[in-house]
Amino acid sequence: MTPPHTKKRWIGHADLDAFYASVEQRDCPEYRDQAVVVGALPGHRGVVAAANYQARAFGIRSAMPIAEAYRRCPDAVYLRPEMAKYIRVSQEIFQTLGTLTPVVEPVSIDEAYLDLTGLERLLGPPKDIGREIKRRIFEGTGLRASVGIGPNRLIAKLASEHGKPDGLMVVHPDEVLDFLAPMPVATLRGVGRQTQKIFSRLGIETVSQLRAIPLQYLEEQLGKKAAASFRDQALGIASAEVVPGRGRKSISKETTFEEDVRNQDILHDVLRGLAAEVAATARGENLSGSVVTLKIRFVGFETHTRQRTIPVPTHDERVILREAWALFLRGDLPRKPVRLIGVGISAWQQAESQQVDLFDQPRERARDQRLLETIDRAADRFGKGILQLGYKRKINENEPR
DNA sequence: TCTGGGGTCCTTAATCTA
DNA sequence: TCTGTAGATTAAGGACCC
Repeated sequence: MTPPHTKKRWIGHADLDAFYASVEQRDCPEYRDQAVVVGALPGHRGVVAAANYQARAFGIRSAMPIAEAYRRCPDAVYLRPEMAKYIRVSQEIFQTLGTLTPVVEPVSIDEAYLDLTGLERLLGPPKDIGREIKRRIFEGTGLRASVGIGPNRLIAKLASEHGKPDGLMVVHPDEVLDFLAPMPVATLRGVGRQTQKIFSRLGIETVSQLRAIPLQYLEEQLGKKAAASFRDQALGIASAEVVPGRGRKSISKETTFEEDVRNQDILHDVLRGLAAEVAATARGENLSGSVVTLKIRFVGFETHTRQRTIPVPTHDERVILREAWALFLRGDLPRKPVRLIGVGISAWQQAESQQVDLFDQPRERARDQRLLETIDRAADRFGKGILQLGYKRKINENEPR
């Protein structure tokens, strides 16, 4: 798989260091020299969302149960996240990045890809561009970011991780293979606990060892898609496309109870609140979804989802609640105390303007025209029945996903 | 250890449809 | 009209990411 373009690109990846914890530290100078843990409060259900580097010195990591974090460092400052504040700061950062290049793709609240191709004429070599990114973020928000720059997204991302915290690393195209070779396979995208287990079983620890494994063998162990992805990554092959403003695909809200709940009135009330929040977000973004998903986690962490496609897309909390509750009552879920309940919507109604755009493009229109002509010709030869089938398939291919 | 919340993408199986 | 079939769609679960 070679990228479709041959033009040399410079892709940047900017990543804020211990984002939530850094924002809190910035806003409360008295935390300056302390371990800061943002997440659940000790004594409650929950995990660490972010820990600053002082806290990490005690072995505290993201996603660690808060009880474990407390055991490791009872003296740390424990704070609940203030999402609204972090979103504000995040928007400031993306705005700042937008002053460097219009091609900024936010990937989460605290990181973004940037297409830096062509900026060399204005700002100098990639290293200087990286310094400029860091400087602007710091001057704008008082926060430190790690920046990685490379010929594609994968290398940029790994380079920014490599330098953390407050790092800056540029990997030139001819350095890519050597940069990747000694890395643990776990640093590749998509390698979590399960995949790591498989790699361990196969005796693969580093990227260079992964490169030596025949593709067919990898496919047998991991499936075709994953094998191809890891093979490509091991060779430093990845997309260099930076797509500003990728739309979201779903909106959901969920909550974990402090104690497991059996009472259906309580579950229904909580679900109503969650449905209202989902609906409000959807209305705020002018989205209507035609799939409603209910998520339930029972005692013992047993998790189920149930979904239903509704005929008319909605952002109405009454409809979302009604559908979610119907899924709950459907009778195919265990009757056990509930630990978590959540609801979401997805599968947006096709926006009219988008559909027009698609068929307005000359190539699409020409293809559509050819399709119709083919159908007409075939209609003469075979009659109508087969044709509807063929037409439908073709149209499906043309539809955006 | 005892596991949040909000997402994306992938795989697999069941079901629908022509 | 019946039957088998391929491909599309839907549903559920799991892995992963931040």
